Amino acid sequence: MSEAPLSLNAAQMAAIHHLSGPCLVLAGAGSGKTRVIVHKIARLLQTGLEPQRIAAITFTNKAAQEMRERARDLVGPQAARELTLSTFHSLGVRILRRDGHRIGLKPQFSILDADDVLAVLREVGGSTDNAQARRWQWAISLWKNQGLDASAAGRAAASDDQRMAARLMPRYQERLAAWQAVDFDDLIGLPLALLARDDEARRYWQEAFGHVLVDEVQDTNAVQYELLGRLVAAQTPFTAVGDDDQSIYGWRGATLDNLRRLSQDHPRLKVIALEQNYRSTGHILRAANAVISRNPKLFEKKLWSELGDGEPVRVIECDNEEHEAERAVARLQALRAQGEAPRLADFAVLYRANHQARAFEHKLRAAQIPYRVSGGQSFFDRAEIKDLCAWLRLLHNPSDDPAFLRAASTPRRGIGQQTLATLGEFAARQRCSLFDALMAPSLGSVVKGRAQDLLHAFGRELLALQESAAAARGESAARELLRRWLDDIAYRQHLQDASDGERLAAARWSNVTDFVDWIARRCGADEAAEGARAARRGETSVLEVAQTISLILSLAERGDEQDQVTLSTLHAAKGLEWPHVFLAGAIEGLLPFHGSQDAALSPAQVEEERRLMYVGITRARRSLVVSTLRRRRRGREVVLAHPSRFVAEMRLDEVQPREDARERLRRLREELAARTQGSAPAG
DNA sequence: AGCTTTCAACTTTTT
DNA sequence: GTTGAAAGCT
Repeated sequence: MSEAPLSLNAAQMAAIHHLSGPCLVLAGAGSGKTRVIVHKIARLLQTGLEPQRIAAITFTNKAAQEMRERARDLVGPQAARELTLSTFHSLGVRILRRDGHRIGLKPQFSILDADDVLAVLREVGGSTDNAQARRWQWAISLWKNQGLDASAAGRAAASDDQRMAARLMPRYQERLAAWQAVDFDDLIGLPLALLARDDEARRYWQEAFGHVLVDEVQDTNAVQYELLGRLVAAQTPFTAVGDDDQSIYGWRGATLDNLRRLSQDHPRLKVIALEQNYRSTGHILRAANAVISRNPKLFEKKLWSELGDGEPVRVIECDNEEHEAERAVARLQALRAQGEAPRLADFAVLYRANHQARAFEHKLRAAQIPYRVSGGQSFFDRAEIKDLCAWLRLLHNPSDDPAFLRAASTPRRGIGQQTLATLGEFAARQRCSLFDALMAPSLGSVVKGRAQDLLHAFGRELLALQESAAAARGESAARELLRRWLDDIAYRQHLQDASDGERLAAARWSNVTDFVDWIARRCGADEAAEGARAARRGETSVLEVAQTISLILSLAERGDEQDQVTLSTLHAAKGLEWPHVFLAGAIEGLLPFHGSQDAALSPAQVEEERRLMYVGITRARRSLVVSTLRRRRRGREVVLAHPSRFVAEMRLDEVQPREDARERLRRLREELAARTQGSAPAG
């Protein structure tokens, strides 16, 4: 946000200085939202509130990290470090690690990732069909996000898949409980249940925070809203920041009802709209406003800017994805030649679905232009990283069966499907975890000979590693331990054998070393790791860092120094901006997205897709190209494509009106107000 | 019994 | 271009 003003405008000031009661800040795209949050934090510190009693909650780790960096610039490293700045999910972890025992959860519980959950459902549901298991997973997750239990889910189920999912839900939950494991949704749901049920825990957490700020409220789901309600004591002031026009996570259970409920539940709620945009030129903003004006409004809000009209938005028509990628590369090269985009990082390609990245990756690689794909497969989703994560998870919770299965079979150590299946049956009969089964004296009755020896060797290896991981404290000790462990399990060799091609193996190994370094750094002093705060801010053991492993999903520090083009989904682009944006694949079926189902899109779906378009347009600062396709591939066949309805909705054909009188008046008023606050606007 | 190779199907968005 | 499940090989 380099073009943000040095001073704050009147609305921003009002938001920052309203400290006494509940506050809702409707922050339009590019209106200086993060700036307001950070300044408000600074203001709260000025009033004498201790940093750890200020909680700022975001949705992504990246946003939390960015917030902390911005805070550091304003309030200094000491205070910035002590702020309670976390995602909903990591706050949930913190609550459960401290108080989970009150609802029967051991402090060393594991967090299952999406793949683990899928595997559980496949097994519990007796299905090998991945797509079907994914539908079950999807349904269960959505129900949990809505706060429904198994019986309520049974009533809500509308299809055969959903009815099956509801039937599986209790068994799924049992399985998780037996492993002392939770899924992502439980990280919100269980803390809520805890705070609702347990007076003492509720008192503790309500007293913990003197002011709660929530970023992107429009993305909260019903359960998160309830959790906030429990967290904020009746007299605790809070600041909710969001934009109803940028609500794009309905599919994940987010609901705009929360914004509506906010004013009902808090009659004293002060609503402040930030409408001045400091990011985009007039042409871009008018296109954005024209599109979003088709949606029914929750709050009246219209963005305006002082940055001038700029370059008109361009729509281009391409033959297919390959052609589109070529045009994007050509566009980038033209901008660079004209000096419009001095850095590669000034340019981004945005698209609806991850697979669209492929064509762009190809053409960029052919042109030898460095790029990074965000919002695609995360670093932690890579097979090699998941292998290592499985081991780490196992260290702090040996009952974590999904981790056990993965660690026992990678690298190959002679323990195969048959042995594991036998062990699994035995464990099921004994009602214990795989690890406990392995240690059981009576195991010899079912697993004999070589297989038994190998299992025991694995168990011993694990216990030995566990012991040294608890002892390895501090960065260098951690690094040494992890390196030695990788040697012991011959992981590098495993990568060489498992990957085809020397280069691929090398790339994977470099991911592994990055990962080791990253863990080690987290063990060092002063790194303010989420799991190991407050109690001891000094050095952390590998075992302690391992506890939060499933939760930490982005490795933002990595490769950011390099100047590269960004390829990103529209979802992952929210909150970011670039001077030049290429919005790809603006065709019906893709944006708005329409799956293979025959059913027509519901108005609510179209509205959410429209908001996605709005988010895409408003990422651009100076230039925007929207591209459509004449043909697209679907499966094996090539089908005709039609321009997205949202292209017409931008009204690019209309004579663009100059800034109207009402808006000019408002702007002058704002400026005047800003001046009277004692600081003149820059420029 | 375990591991490796081949053949097939499928691709929205994420903590 | 990727992943997963069935068939052959050691």
